[in-house]
Amino acid sequence: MKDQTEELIKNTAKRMFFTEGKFNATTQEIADEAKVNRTLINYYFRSRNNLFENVFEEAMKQEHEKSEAILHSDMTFKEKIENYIDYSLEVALEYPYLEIYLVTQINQGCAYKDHEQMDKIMKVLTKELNCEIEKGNISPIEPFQFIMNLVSLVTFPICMRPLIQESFKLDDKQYVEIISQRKQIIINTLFN
Amino acid sequence: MKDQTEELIKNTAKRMFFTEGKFNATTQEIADEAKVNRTLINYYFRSRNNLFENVFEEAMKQEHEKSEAILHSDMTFKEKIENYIDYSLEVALEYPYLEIYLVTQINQGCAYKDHEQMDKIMKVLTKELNCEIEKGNISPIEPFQFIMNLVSLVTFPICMRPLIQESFKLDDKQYVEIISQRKQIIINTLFN
DNA sequence: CTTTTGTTTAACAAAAATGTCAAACAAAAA
DNA sequence: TTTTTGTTTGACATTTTTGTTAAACAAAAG
Repeated sequence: MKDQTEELIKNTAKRMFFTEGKFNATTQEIADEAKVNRTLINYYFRSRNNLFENVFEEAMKQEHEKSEAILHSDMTFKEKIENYIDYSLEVALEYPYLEIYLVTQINQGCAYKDHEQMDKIMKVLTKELNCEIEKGNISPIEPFQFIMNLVSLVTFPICMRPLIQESFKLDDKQYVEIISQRKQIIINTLFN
Repeated sequence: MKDQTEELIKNTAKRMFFTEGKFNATTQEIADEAKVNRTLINYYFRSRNNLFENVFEEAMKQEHEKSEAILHSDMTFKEKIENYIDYSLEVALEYPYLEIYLVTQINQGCAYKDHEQMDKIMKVLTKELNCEIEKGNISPIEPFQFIMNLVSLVTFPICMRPLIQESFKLDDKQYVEIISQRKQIIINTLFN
C-alpha cells in the first residue's frame, strides 16, 4: 500500500496545483480529493511544506525535460522545434499551470537544485540556429531571444487560459480550437 | 487620514501581489509592510477577502487599459503595436506578476465584471491588420492569433522572470539587458 | 472648552489549519 | 496461531490567521 498511497497523494496534489491551479490547497482539501485520511500526508511527507517542496522538485524536472526535445540528434532543426512544440502542448494540456506554479513557489522562497544541461542545449541550438539563419530560413536573431519567442508563443496562451477566455468571451470549444491551431501559427511566426 | 491609510493598504497589497508575487500574504504581513495596525485592514475593507477582491478589480481594469493603446486613431498600425509594447513593458516593469495574479485569483473562484470594449478593439485591429497583410507587411494570420502572438511575446518573458533567470543562470543585469531588447525583437518577429 | 466624529489601537474571541500520538488494523513473517 | 511490521485512523494539542469590540486618541465642529 505504501507506494500506492504516497503516489496517490502526490498525484492528487499535482493535479490540484498544475491542472486546476489551486495553489493554496490545504492538506484537508488535498486529502479529500485523494480520498485519504489527512494525517497520511504527515505520515508520508512529514509536513505540508515537505509535500509542496517534493512536488516542486518534480515540476522542475518535468519542465527541464521539455527542453530536451531539442537534443534529438536525428532531426532537422525545424523538426526539433516542431517536436518541442508538440511535446510542450501535450504536457500543457495536462498541466497548464505548471510554470505559473513554479513561479509562485520561487517567489515564496522555494529553493531549487541545479539541473545543468541548459548549457548543452544552448550550444546545440545556437549552432543550428545560426546555420538556419545563414540559409535564410530564419531572420537574424540572438539564440536566447529565439528561445524566448518560442517558449512564449507556446506556453503563454495555455497558462493564461482563464484570463484569455474571459477577456475575449470564448467558450471552451472556441478556446480549444484556437490552441489546436497554435503549432502551425508558431512555426509560421518563427520561420520565414 | 482615511483616504491616505486606505490607499496605503491597497497600494501595499498591490505591490506585494503584483510586484513581489507574494500571492498568499496574510493580513499581518500586509499590515507590517504598510506599517499600520492589522485591524485597520478590517476597518477599511471589512475582511481579507474583500481587500483581495478590491485589488483584483483594479488589476482587471489595469489589464484592460493596456489594450486601449490599440485605439489611438492618429497612429499607423505599426506605431500602435509599438505603443502597446512600450506601455505593456512599462506596466510590467512595475507589476510583473499582474497577469499571473489574475489567473490564480480566477482559479480560486474570483468573479469578474464585464468590461466590454474588447469587441471594439478586435474590430479596429482586424481591419487594420488585414490591410497590413494585403500590403505584404505581415504574413497572413487570424487577428486573434496575431494578438495571442503579440501578448505572449511581450508578457511571458516578464512574468516568468524567476524561472527564466534560474533556468539560464542569468543575473539581474543580464536579464534586464535581454528585456530591453525585446521591443525590437518582437517587432521583427511580427512584421516582415 | 466641550462635543462630536472618525480613526487607531490593544485585548480578546473564534475559526481554520497543521501536527502529534496512541490505538486500531491488516498483511506478512515466524 | 502468534508475532511482527508497517499502515491507517480518530482524538487531541498547537499554531496560525482572521475577525470583533471597546477603549484611547486626535482632529474638526459646535
